[in-house]
Amino acid sequence: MAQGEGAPRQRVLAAFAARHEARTLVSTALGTPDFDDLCWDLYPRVTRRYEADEAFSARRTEVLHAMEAGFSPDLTLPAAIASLLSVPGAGDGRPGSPVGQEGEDSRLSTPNRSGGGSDPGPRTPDPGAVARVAAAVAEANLRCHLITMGRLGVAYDVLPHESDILGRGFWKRAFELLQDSGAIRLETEGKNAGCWVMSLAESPEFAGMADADKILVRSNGIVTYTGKDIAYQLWKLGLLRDPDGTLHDFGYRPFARWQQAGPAAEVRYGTEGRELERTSADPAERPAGDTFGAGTRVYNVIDVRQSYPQKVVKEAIRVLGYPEAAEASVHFAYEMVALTPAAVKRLEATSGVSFGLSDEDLAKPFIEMSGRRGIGVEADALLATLVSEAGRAIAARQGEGVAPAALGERARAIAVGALRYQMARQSRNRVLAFDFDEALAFEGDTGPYLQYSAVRARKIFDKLAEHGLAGSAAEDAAAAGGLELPDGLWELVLACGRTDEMVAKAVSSLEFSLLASHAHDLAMLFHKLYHDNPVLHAPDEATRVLRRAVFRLFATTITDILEELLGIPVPAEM
RNA sequence: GCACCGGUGGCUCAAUGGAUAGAGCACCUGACUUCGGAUCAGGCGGUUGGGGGUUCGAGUCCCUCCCGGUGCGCCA
Repeated sequence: MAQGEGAPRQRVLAAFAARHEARTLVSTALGTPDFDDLCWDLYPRVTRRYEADEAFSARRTEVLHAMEAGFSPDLTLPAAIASLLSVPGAGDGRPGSPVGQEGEDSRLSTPNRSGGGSDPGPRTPDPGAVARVAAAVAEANLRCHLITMGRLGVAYDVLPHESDILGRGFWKRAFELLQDSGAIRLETEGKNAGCWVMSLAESPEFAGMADADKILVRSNGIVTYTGKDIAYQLWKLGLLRDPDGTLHDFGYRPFARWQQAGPAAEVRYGTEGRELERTSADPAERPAGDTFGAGTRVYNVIDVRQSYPQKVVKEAIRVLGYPEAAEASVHFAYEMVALTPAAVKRLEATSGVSFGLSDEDLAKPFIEMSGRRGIGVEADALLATLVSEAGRAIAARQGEGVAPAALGERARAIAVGALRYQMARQSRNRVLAFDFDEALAFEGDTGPYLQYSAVRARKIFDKLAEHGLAGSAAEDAAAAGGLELPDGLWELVLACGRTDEMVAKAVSSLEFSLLASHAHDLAMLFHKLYHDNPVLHAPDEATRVLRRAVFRLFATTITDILEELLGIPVPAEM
């Protein structure tokens, strides 16, 4: 598409507008290049040009300012694009420009791989229009993100927008509260002259710091991210009130609807089902029935590298006079996911692009991902590979007789199980060095091992039902009550009985690897017993009832842990 | 420099202060004509980074040193 006349930038803008209008900017199909893939490809190229081209770099500042300033709510995307297109010579049209042409592609266009020229073209003509386009780009990426997470069975209730924290006056009120409490002061001299800072010197948490002052408002009057985060945290805790007690809240507007068939099933976006809200700056817009914010306990699930700003936020809540709320503000920190050097080399080999890493970098135990440098694994691409590998494994075991629809669903379940278990099995404060071979493993200590145990257990009951021997939980309990359990079976019962305790421990320690490892323990015990404890072909009725009772307990326990707690779907067959 | 997190078999990871430090991968040897072999049984491989201390008992707690990572923006 977009093979019309005109300079590259004009073609891209026109194509963007057309596809936005046709609602084809974002795809719901796994494995096809999508809008976020395009951005992923473009980001490192644009970054390289920033580094190589000072004049081009200046444009970034202009665009960021335009985005900060925002745009009129009346400005539609077509109008914004029309405004940008009307600027004479809005594209430089030379082959060296960062966005070039390479023919048909399912995306907007394929970026040119060659480096850039030095003329950045005309200055940003219409900041409002630029901000409007930026908002559309952000929303398209957000929708891609939602679909990706939906594939993993993750749904959302509300999407708070940072711009609305300012737009709704949250920061304005938080700033007043901070001033009234004496928590911040305006610096009149020194390197922070003209800034509003929060002093952390008196807090033991920050003792020993070279500079114990955190700037919340810059000398140019613009609030920092941490400042906005304090206002946001006050809203989360229901502490953002006017002097008359009126609670501050966002406006809310429907963003999408979604459905999910079961606890670990894929989340699908469409026109039916539960509503996903986004915030708005207009308090007159109210959600249908849900309320948000004003929590008694707040978990901020953020990378461990945000520990320092998160501490500042917590400290701000405390000095504002809410020590209990500060204690109820929990930073659920997790270590980063990085790449093994082998994974990096594989990515370079696959993409044909060199990341330009030094030998020193490649000698490290892991390499940090970087969107700017294009170093990373795209979740959808990984999932697509997992699905195809799982499908292949199913076909190898079951022959070609599996209906394509059933095979697709089972392969998805196995792929999601493999991915989610790999993420869950490791404690959260250890760097997860991503390795392709490990991620694609389906045997051993993996998600599919756990899924297989659940599938196998259920198969026992399918077979029993065929012979009219399925029984019921109540019958088993009654019959097994007076019988003595052999050690192995008893061990499995005990382990199942420890589940509540393990859940409580996982919650109190915020360590969900405990659940993963508990599930693995259960599956391992079951698999060991499976061979020597046939149920259908049990030597006598009493033995059969005993085994049936224990395996029934296992089947329900493992399925609950996998689907309800770990979000790992249990497929019908594998 | 200060702060936080890691250091456990060749590799990737477990282990509320408590039993002989457990799993998986890799390597080697095996397994039911029966509910599915993505499984199971067995073997090989560890002075838990070094040193000191507390304790009846330390991978785990304290001190110290070494190695690796991250954070300490008028970025978000």
